[in-house]
Amino acid sequence: MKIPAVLHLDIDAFFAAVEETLDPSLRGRPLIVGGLAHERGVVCTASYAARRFGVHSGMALRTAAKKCPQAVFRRGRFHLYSRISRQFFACLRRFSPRVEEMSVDEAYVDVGGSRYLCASVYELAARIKAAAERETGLKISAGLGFTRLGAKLACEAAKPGGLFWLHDEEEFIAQLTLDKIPGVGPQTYFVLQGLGVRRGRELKGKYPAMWRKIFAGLGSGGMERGRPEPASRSFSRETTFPEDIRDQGLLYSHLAYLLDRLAVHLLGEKLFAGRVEVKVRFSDFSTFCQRAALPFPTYSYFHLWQSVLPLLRSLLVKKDLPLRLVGVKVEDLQAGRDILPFFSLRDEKMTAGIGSVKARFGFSSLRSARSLLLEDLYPIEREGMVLKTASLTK
DNA sequence: TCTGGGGTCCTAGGACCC
DNA sequence: TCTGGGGTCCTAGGACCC
Repeated sequence: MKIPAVLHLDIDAFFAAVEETLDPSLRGRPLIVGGLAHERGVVCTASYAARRFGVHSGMALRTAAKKCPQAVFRRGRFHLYSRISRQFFACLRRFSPRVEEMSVDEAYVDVGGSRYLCASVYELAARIKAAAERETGLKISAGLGFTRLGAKLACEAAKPGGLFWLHDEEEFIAQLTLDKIPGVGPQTYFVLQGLGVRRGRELKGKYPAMWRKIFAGLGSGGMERGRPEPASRSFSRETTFPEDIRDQGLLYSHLAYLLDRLAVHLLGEKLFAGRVEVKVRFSDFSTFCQRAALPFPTYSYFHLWQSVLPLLRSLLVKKDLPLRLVGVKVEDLQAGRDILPFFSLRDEKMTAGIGSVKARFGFSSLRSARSLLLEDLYPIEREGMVLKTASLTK
């Protein structure tokens, strides 16, 4: 008999559930985490009580407030969630050495190798789920399958809070409408509908090659042995302004702030960036990015800033509209470099020094002059750092 | 009704080289 | 004057996920 080998677990309405455990008066009430009702932003997580009003994640906060005026709105407390998330994964790793973290609240566990811990794999899955629920204090849904896709779909079917074993994956997927398949988004679904294909069965019959392509990644086999931990490929920081801005000083200082955060993160991860990208979104929601390879891989705030400036300038002339968002991303991350250009050492040492001060006294203890809106005092192409003695002396 | 922030992966076209 | 084909690198943009 074929034995299911993949378990998918997903914490139910994670952020909202954490807020409920910390404030029991919220239990059973419609709760929306992501921002306040009047703010510019979207719903991160809606409690099941809020979902009954048609609120779902990704919905604009103001829309959610209209649909469910009695809802409680909370901004997220993400450091808290990530602490519980770490407990969740630590618990899973006690049962299997092969755990794949898919997001803060979602994981695949290879239970094939651990099945002798229990009389049956189903029993083992139930034990893992119960342990994770006990240790996090949260409700968890779980799905058992022969493949990741099967396990994921089983978990979907188990929500909220259940455990489901999908015995016949092929048949289940054949009757499913394709928008329920992970990886088939609105665009693809729209195109498929145009081709007269709505369910798995029709796709398999009419376009077997496309069917195979969709399942190439998710559907094939269980969890491979020796799959390397995926390394980070990029880091980004971006901000949507509360109101669209035209003020260039504000824009440049905010970009400096975002870049400052990225440089600290790179330093903490001991990675060099090979490429940098700037992103802007205008008030009409049109979005543009511009990226460029760096002259040499670096984590230096100063070097990154030199490369970022011309990118931002060429983006700003795309449209004569106020800006809604600015963001910056570093890519092509690498752990080391073949050749260390000697002229880069000084700025990198400075970034590292600044980083250690920030690590000890907090991110805001040292800020780039530009990010403090003091750009009048400094030449535009050159950055200075300002010591905020008030934060250092406490 | 207005649309976050953090990611991954893929494709297409142009530049450049042989 | 007309000019192939293949490979690689780079950038822009988009689909998708949580």
